[in-house]
Amino acid sequence: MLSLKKYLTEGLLQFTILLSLIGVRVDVDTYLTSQLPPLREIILGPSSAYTQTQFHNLRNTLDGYGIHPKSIDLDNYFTARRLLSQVRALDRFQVPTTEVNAWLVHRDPEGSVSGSQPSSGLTLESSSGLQDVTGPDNGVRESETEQGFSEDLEDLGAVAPPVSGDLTKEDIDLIDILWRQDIDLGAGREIFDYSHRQKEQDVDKELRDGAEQEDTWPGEGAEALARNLLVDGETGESFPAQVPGGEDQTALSLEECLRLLEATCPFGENAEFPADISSITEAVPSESEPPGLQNNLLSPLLTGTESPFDLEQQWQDLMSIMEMQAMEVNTSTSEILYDAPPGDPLSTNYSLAPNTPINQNVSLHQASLGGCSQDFSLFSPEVESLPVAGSSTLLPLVPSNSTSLNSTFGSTNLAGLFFPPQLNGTANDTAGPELPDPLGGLLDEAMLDEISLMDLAIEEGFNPVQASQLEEEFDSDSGLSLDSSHSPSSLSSSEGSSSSSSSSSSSSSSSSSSTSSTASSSFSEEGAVGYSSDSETLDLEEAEGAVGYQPEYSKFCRMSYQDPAQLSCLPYLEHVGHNHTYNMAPSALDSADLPPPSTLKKGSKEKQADFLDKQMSRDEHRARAMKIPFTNDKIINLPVEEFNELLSKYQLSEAQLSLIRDIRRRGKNKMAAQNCRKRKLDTILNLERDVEDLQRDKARLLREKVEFLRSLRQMKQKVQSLYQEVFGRLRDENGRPYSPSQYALQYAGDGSVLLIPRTLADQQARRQERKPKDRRK
DNA sequence: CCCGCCTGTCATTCC
DNA sequence: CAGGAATGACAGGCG
Repeated sequence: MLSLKKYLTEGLLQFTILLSLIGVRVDVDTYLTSQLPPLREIILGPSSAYTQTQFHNLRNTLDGYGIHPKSIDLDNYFTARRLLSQVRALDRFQVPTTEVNAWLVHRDPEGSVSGSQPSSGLTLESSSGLQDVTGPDNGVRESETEQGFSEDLEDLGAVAPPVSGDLTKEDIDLIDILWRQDIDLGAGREIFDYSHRQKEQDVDKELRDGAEQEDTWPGEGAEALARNLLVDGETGESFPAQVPGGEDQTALSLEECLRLLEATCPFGENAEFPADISSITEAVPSESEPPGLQNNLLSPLLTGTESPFDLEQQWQDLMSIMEMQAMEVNTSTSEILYDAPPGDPLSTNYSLAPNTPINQNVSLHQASLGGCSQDFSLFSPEVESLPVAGSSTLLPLVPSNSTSLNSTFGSTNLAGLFFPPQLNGTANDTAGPELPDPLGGLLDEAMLDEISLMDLAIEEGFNPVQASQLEEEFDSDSGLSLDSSHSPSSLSSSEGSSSSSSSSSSSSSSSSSSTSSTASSSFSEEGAVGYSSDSETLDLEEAEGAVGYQPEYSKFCRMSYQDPAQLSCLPYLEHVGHNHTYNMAPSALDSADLPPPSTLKKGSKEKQADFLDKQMSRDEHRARAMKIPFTNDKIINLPVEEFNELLSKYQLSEAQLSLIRDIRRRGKNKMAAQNCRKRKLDTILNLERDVEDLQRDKARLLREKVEFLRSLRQMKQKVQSLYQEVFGRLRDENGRPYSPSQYALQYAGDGSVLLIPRTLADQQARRQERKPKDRRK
């Protein structure tokens, strides 16, 4: 049975996907969570308020858990299955499960690290890069795992608001009103007139019930809605594709810088270049020597960022969240980590002018130098008087592993990003602080902020060299901290939002499960029998599945699922020898006490009587034997007052009264037991779903993280290459290149690039070190 | 015949 | 306190 249920669940999801594919936005979540019965009615068919559909049937269909083996609506089910399998095939072959990772991080309006920053070309680039669409799925979201995709997207703001015009709230309300009117008019008071109406009502209900069963199958799947809306086939692994715009801008600015430098560069003397890149690498300052080029290079990035502590904390939170994911996504992770084209697109995009070959000897490692203040004046006397930056002089400026943004960003990871792991390691180990100056302001501050932020992540273990290590960490320490993902930083905020979305989704399901536990209160408030479809706390599945015994129905409709008379109208139920009354028509049994309507088959009265006898419950028989003058349905479902009133109307013996009370007690208890079991099942299923959701979230977060880190690495490579290009093209008055160990480029706020001695840049970095902190806090 | 599942019922607790 | 909901436990029927 469970497998069948699962099938239907998937089918519903797929159906929803199909709807979204054809442009029908079915924002079921919105409406269902807002507990609007009418919509449920529309989507799922008449509710139990109308026809006392046995909730077991509902559970099988509306719940989306699957189809009940006893369900009579197999036709629909299999048809749906076939169609849905086709849809699924479409999904697999034509719409490879793709996912848009929209990093709102960078657009966070709340002044988070990068979101508030004005977007420069590079910034745009970075954000677009982060938005790249993961290619073919790694199977992480197979089958039901697609769930939550739309949520993710919506959380990321990538999905249009659920205002799409299929059914507006007003529409729903209107429908609701009409629906209620219908109830009032059609199923109203006359129902009380049992003696005259009950049979007809029963038949009517039966018909409606049947109709309902046909209509109700598409219950679940709200979460899967609009899942494909954001799949952007064009962006694909679009990092390169989206990069160009920013690249162009950057390139332009670089050329401008070059021109400016060539025209004005006052520093010509002492220009020395390492013979080859290896030598340069050796000269790269180690991580323990923060003042190194990386720091300087990236310092501008850091000026606008939040305190490193915050960032690190945020990243650690994120990491902790994702670590658990590693197990699941290990393979994909490693793929992403290592397959990522190490800045290929970037390098191409950053190609220099044809006539200006890149000086291979100039590496960013060498370019490290003191922090670059944007307002630093190239021509300040200080600069000219400054001695060539020495490693020793620079070292004290930025302590390794210091919390300063400069150090965190530059020292640790620049090299790691810009160079292959191996090279990186050597560079860090051997590089001296005297190495070159930073790009300073070549990058937009906002972007740099982002980079610095991301750098932390890399530091956390996403250096390619450490990737495997990281994965191990994932395995060992899992996440636990979905909550921690709600950190203030832009990055974390995006994570937080997504996780919150997922948590919201899961929380919705959780709430549904909690609903079960809390159902008693709501139910008691209604004075009814659990799982009313109107229960506000019920979610879609729950509401549908739980509909069981709605008070109104019980009180007004008098439809007892025990009425055997209905069985004659339900030939398909005759084979159900087991007294599984959930599938029986409403008010099945008690009608035996009433004169059968003339419209019913009179020819086979005897047969029918036998049949009914068989179908009658023990209490029915007892009541009959005791000549109880009213139906068990009445006995059970009448409100206490009416029930007492009814009893008072008849002269009943003690035995009769006792039996009646027993019948009432048992009847109520039976319904309670059914509700209880249903609730139990729902709880289990909801928990199951929650687990799946959480697993999905975990996998998604890990994927996002990997993507993010890849983007970061690419951007850092870009920065590196740009710096190299610019610096390598610089020549002093003698036509000799400048020594990266003695000079560094600095990006001024006005967009100009300055070539300054390392020592000076160092001092600048020192000054800048504090500024940002103060500013940001 | 056994087993598992479903259902009804009882006893009990809680609201 | 009564009425009733909730729930665990048990029994019987059925496939």
